[in-house]
Amino acid sequence: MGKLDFPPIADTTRRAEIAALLRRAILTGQLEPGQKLNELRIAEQMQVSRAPLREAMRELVQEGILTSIPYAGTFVIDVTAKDIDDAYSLNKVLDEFAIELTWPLRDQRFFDELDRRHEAVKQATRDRDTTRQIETALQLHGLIHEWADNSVLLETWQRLTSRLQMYFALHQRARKEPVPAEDIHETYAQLLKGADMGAAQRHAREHIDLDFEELFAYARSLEQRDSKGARADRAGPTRNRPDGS
Amino acid sequence: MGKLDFPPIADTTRRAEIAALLRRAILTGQLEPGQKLNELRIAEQMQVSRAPLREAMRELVQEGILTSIPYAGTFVIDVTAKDIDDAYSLNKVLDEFAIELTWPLRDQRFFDELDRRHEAVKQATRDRDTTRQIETALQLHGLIHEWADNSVLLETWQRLTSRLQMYFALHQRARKEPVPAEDIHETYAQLLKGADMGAAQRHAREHIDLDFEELFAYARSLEQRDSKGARADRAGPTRNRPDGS
DNA sequence: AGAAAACAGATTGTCGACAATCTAACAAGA
DNA sequence: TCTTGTTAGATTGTCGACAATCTGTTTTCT
Repeated sequence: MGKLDFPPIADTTRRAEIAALLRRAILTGQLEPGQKLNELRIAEQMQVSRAPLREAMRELVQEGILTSIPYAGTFVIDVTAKDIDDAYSLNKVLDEFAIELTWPLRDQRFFDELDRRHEAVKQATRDRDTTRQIETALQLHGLIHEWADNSVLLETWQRLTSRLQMYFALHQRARKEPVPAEDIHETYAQLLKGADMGAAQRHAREHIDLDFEELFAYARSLEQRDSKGARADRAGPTRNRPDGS
Repeated sequence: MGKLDFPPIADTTRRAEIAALLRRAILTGQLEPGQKLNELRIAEQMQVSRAPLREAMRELVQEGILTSIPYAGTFVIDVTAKDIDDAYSLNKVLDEFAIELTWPLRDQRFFDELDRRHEAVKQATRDRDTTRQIETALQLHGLIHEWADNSVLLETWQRLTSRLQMYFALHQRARKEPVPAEDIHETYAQLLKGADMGAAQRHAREHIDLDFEELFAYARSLEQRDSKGARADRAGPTRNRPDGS
């Protein structure tokens, strides 16, 4: 039988491409938290009009990585230690739920995909490509959410992931050093192949704790910096701030 | 001490008002699932241009109650039985988590607010105002999520709530009869005031099960109707369907 | 000098018009 | 008759210009 699954064709609207560009810039930390997005300037740089740009920004606002103040501007969300902590604790709950749903649905294709993603993380680690390392690690994590066959859960996790990715990128940028190179996902992958669901769930929690340990140090440093009022170097939501002059 | 909390002033952009109007129309079931939103027509009805309307629609797309197909149109999301089931099961998990977080934070203000919202449900029930009954019941449910002091959880729950409210409204519309009038929230409120957190969590599950029981019947009826292909009466995402002629 | 009012510059919000694309109906050919 | 190509109508996507609003500065008055 001539089975051949064609992939859906790409979205060919400027809006979608603009949104993707902005999203990537934010999640990789190229656009810093609190920074204001000047519509005119960005539109000129991207060679598009403001209409699709504004629509794309509206999407990112709802995605939770931008925040908009009418007649004042649209800003990259500010990252507080509490935000990171909140996202992290909810992530634990979702992971546990995802494992529970995925468990009876595991099959050979699942294991293959698990290995594939695990391999991608190891490859990025070997390449010392920290950005890609973050991306692939989150994709490995995401497998259980994709496999759980619960669209609402998946959607929720993806929203959460956006922020986590942003937090990790910021952390990595703040350190300006490569991320730990050991393979901390080996046990995780093994447990997902095993027979003890409870063990997998428990490890997911510990595993995440391990991953996030350094992130928390970064979060706490943020907390202290902010409380000292030493944020004049960042372009916060102070209205009408001249950008480059 | 002159303590006085001023409320934030209203968003005075057309975009925000349009989004609110559309959201309400969708969540109350006035706009049916699958229905296409004609930009020109709506813009004329609302007496605004398409720009703010389109931006508002982009927001609702990200909120998950609209879905957009480039160059084809924007449609109210289709409701399947699985969607309802997925949302419901995730809701249980979130509720359990919210109770856990809220538990140590309960104080007099919490109890007062709990009573206030509970009273609002009873009032709506007495008034036989089914739409408001749904709204207030969800607000009562939402208290633990607001109180949990986890912004990501709250945001997640609010997204979920949008859909639940839509599902309930559809269900209620399908029945064309008043919703059960008994006070099924009494035990819930009492347990939230008590000392046994586990009991509250367990009841939250059972309580929701009770609330959703009829909704599931509706969901299953949807499933059967769709599988029979008897959906010609609804305006599905068939492109370029003439609207009123 | 200090406070209030008016102004100027810049940016966001909105509008109306045009271009790109889709769908359905119709025509042409095998 | 069925398939393929063309066309017409309608709708969405995009653009450039104008209006509304905000912030910082200057001016005016006491």
